[in-house]
Amino acid sequence: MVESSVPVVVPGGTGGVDDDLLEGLNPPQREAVTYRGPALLIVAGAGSGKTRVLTHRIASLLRRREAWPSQILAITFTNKAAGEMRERVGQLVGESARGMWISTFHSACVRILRREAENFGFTSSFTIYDSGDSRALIKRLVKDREAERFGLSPAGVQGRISRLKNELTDAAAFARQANLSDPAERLFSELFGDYERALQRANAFDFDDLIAQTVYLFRAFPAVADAYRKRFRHILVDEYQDTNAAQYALIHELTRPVVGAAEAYSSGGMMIFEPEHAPELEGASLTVVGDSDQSIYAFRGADIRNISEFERDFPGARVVLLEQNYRSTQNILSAANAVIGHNFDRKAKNLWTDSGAGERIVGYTGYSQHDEAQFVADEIEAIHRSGVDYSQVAVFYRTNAQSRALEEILIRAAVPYKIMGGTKFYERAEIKDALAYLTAVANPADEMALRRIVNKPKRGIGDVSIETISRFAADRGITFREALGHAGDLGVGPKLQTAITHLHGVLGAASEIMLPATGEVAPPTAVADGLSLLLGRSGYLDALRMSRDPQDEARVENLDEFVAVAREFARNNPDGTVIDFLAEVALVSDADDLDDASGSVSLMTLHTAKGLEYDAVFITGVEEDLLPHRISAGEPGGPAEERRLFYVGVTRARKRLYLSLAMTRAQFGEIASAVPSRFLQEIPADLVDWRQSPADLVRQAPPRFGGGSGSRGGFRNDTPALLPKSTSLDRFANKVPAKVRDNGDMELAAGDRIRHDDFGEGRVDAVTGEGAKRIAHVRFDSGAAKKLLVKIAPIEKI
DNA sequence: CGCCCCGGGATTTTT
DNA sequence: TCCCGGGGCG
Repeated sequence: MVESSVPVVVPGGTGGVDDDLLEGLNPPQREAVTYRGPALLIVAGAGSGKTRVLTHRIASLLRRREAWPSQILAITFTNKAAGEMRERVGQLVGESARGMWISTFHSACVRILRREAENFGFTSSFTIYDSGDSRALIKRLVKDREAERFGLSPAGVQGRISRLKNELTDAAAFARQANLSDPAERLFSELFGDYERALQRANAFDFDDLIAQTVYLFRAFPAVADAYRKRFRHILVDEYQDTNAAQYALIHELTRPVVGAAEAYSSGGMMIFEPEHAPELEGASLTVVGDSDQSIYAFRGADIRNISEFERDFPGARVVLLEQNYRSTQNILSAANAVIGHNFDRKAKNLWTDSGAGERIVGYTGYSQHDEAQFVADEIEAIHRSGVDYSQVAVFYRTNAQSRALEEILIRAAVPYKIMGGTKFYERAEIKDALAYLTAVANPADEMALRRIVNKPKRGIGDVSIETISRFAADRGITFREALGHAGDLGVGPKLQTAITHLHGVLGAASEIMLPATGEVAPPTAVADGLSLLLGRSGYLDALRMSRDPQDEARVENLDEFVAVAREFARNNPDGTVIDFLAEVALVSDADDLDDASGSVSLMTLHTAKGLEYDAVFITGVEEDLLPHRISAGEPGGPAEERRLFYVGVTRARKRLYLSLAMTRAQFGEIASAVPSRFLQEIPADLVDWRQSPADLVRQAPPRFGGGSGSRGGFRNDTPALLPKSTSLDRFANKVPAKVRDNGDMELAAGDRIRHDDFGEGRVDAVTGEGAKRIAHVRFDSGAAKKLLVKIAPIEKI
């Protein structure tokens, strides 16, 4: 694409088989594809084509027969990224892409643990607790020990355990070094132990365990580890800046040389190198790709040092720097460079492009978050009319709560949008219930799952009865599930006995469908069929259908969709069991189904935005205390991480970038004034075209100014942080009515005149759409053209 | 046991 | 503002 005339020396190149893989790559990219050695660090700036480099590197290894597909392990952070990589490698090398492991850390570890579980006290049918499951469990444990009186909250305990696990500290190790004379410490230590034991009893792992236990496994059973070391000769890790200590340790274990000719270890039918007199085998070749400027997950244990000290960890490592950006305009890159340059203690890196300056960045300051949202909506409409597809537009924000105001306005402006992330499908209560039903069948040891569904729908089995069952099970040394089969011995009333027996029967029937006797193979439809049976015969669906809560209708639809997911799973995994299905569901994230946003504007948090790109990007709420977020201010490295987050957002934009903020923002139902983010001042002023700058508003606003209520910084050179007191701005704030009106029956046709609460009078040009989605195209007397959703727009006919 | 009302608390990001 | 949990009552 550029500099194609520069001759490139391919190290060790024989030419031929992979020439096309180097076509269109710049020199550093080519080196990243062709370098061969024990360790390679590719420092890939935003938009520098790292996925291309990574896929071409894998393809090159395969085409030159330097590796079999089965010798390649490529780790990504999301399943979506893994899928994309598999597909792109597939396009380059065809069928042989099939034998590779391209997956997330978590999925790869699940695969390993399933094979080896029997070696260390678990069974291979273990289930996976997501953070909600583990929170529920910890909550119960905290309650049992009355730990709240010592200031231990479930959330705090959960977070701390997670951090410890990510540092490979288990409960025993913690107890050894903890100050147990402090009662709170002692209690926490006990809770940690409780939690570990509860998981083990439930035959379950939480997210953090998946990594940590794999590391423990490798360390405790060197022969097992050697088998994987011999198998994986090329290990590639994407987003290396986001790895935590446990993941780092895992990579280290896998890339260790195999010492001595240990006898071959064969596990689960895995094909391994010939065992005969294996000589010492050097460690696998490791390639990591990352950008420390895009490290935004320190809060969950990612350690930026993993990448910044890579060369120290792997002496002799080659480092390749990719700085040429193929995504954004120079203006956008200059802004990004300037902002990130304010982080000290980083390796200098300068993104550049040869594609021209492009348009200036647009800034806008709203009076309120709704004013800001209106700007976003208007601007989206304007660029849409100029030919930009909605799917090429994204709106980012720091916190999920900010999406509400944007949604309200986008709905009214009839801009199609989709929220990425947010309340995830698999976190909806009804889906979690369905999952708990499946888990209750698949992993009878999991008492948490049974507790969750034992009274859903309502069967009259309350806390008291649950404890009765639990104690009964504990006394007899049987599982909770088995206890349900002894309803008559529980000492509960006849009504409850019937209910419990019925539930037990339903679970049993589902087990027969989904878990056939050993030797038999369940049909592919087993999971979906079993799920339907559970939801139907348990009365769960009926209860929702009988309800008059309109939300329950949506819940039924969600469950229908979930059954469809199970059928889809069967199509893709004909041999997949319930266990496999549950694992897959547990490990998919909201970031994984980002692409079904066709024809819609994408709304998401800045974190979710990582790895994506759009023609036009709006970053909203660029205010102090929001971006950077207030909570980060006190944390070491917090503000720097927030800056990286902002940097990630900026570098998502290809052609247009909008930065917006509001002078007032409703928080906890109160209206607070806001101060422009320091990040705005870090952008050279000539790059930004302020449609309405903060200074404009300060000048225009009514004269009762106050100080910036403890907020720091001023804005630009001329205006100190003068802020109107919130009382003087009341008339601007929250003009959107809280209650949605319903004009569903309003008759409207081209030619009608209407009055809009905000926009005044205008004439209807056309009405399109049907029913609740009827849209009026209105030209207002002010000259503005708007699309309005008739059903809810604040309009009346005149 | 379940429902309802009340008050308090909380609000970052997620494999 | 909204969500959750606790407590009281039917």
